Amino acid sequence: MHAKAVCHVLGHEQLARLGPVMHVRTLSGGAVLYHEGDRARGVFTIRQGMVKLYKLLDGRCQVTGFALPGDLIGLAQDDRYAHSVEAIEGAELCCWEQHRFCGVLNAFPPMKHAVLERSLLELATVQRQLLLLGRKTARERVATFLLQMAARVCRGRPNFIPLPMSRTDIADHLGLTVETVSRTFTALRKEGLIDLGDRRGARVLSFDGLRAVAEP
Amino acid sequence: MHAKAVCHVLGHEQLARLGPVMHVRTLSGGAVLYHEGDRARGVFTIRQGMVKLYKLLDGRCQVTGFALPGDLIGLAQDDRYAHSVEAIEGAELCCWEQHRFCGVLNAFPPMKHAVLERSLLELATVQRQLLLLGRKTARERVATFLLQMAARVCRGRPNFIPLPMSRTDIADHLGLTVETVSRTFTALRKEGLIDLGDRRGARVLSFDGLRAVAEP
DNA sequence: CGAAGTATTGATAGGGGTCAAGCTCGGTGG
DNA sequence: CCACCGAGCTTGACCCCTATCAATACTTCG
Repeated sequence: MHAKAVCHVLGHEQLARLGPVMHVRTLSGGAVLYHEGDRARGVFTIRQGMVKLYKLLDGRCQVTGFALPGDLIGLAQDDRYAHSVEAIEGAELCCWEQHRFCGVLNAFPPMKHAVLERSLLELATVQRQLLLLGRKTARERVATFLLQMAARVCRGRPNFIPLPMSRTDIADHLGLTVETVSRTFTALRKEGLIDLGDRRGARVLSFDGLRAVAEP
Repeated sequence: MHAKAVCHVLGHEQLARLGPVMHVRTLSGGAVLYHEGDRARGVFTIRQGMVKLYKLLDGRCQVTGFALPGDLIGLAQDDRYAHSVEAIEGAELCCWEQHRFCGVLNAFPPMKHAVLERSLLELATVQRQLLLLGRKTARERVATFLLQMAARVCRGRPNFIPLPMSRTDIADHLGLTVETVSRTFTALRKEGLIDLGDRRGARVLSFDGLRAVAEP
């Protein structure tokens, strides 16, 4: 939940009565916010930038998701974080102390409701990712990924998808290798579906074509 | 949330005042409870048996999970189910009418809290599955699956894992083919890690060995 | 401009998919 | 009771998609 959203639900006067429950923090690119298995002391919302959530297994990495401005991260069921978080580019976060945050949730039912809704949305997203990882080809994965990112971040220029994460991060998100991601990007470019002028972004030339590749 | 758990949180006298919010329903093996995309009218808890949750993509199938007695299914964020549900063996469910269930949640904060906790637990489980599908080998996937099932269902006989689902269901859960699942089971058997006397179950001969295969 | 990290491209190989053939076992009917 | 049948499971042979290994370009930054 974004701080603004929290304020919206609570109202500023109520929030003021709660005292200083939140503070802002900045992360530079590559900085780690917390590690999987750490005791969960804080909950965070993204204000600026992008972070990746990931799990490690003896050298192998699975990026479970990317968090963008407005996203809530760090909620844990068993007071241990279930994944690690690292900033992809400079990021700015709202930090909520864990049980203060829970206190707010308990004090304001609409907040708790909103958090539940978000968790269910997140669940649906992750389950779509299961289908991608379990059953889609490399081409389909990359095309799906581009469409997902387009849906999330393309405010303003509707064709341009910012891709601040590295090719390795994309590969680790899609269950592929860097080489396969790179080759697939090239293939989609040669087919005229995307333009890769900037390396940290892609311009979509045919959403229909991309959709056709993503879900045959 | 299991009906019993609901009763536990609410207390029977409170529940009685709510009127008939719940009824019981049985499904025979292979019966479909609902399809992905259907308008979400009900929420369900499993009383008996096992059901599979799955998503389809032009013939391909991804089983996102198996629900066991006590599990809550059918919560949707956008009033459309995010997956299909089919009974694996005869199953018995508690059915809650969707907005009645939400009414109960709103009336009893501890219930809503419990549902949030469950959703977060579910989220953590699914994210572990992302790591499995994105980064584990067939051997690791099968071994991990066996350990997961052992942790969930082995009350009583600690070594025996009931596997009421078909090999195809297991394959669709692990992002593999039936053949690979079968070959891998055979390999683990020949290595002395499991015994496959019954086809709808497995006896674990070495949990340590299985763990070593699951997470190298 | 040089160095180091990141991305692309090429050549090769292997893990798991595909296709096809037996095997098992529970159910059915003579 | 048992022969038969069919669905599900196992095993084998072969192949393909993607991983791996290696070399080359590009980009960023001191």
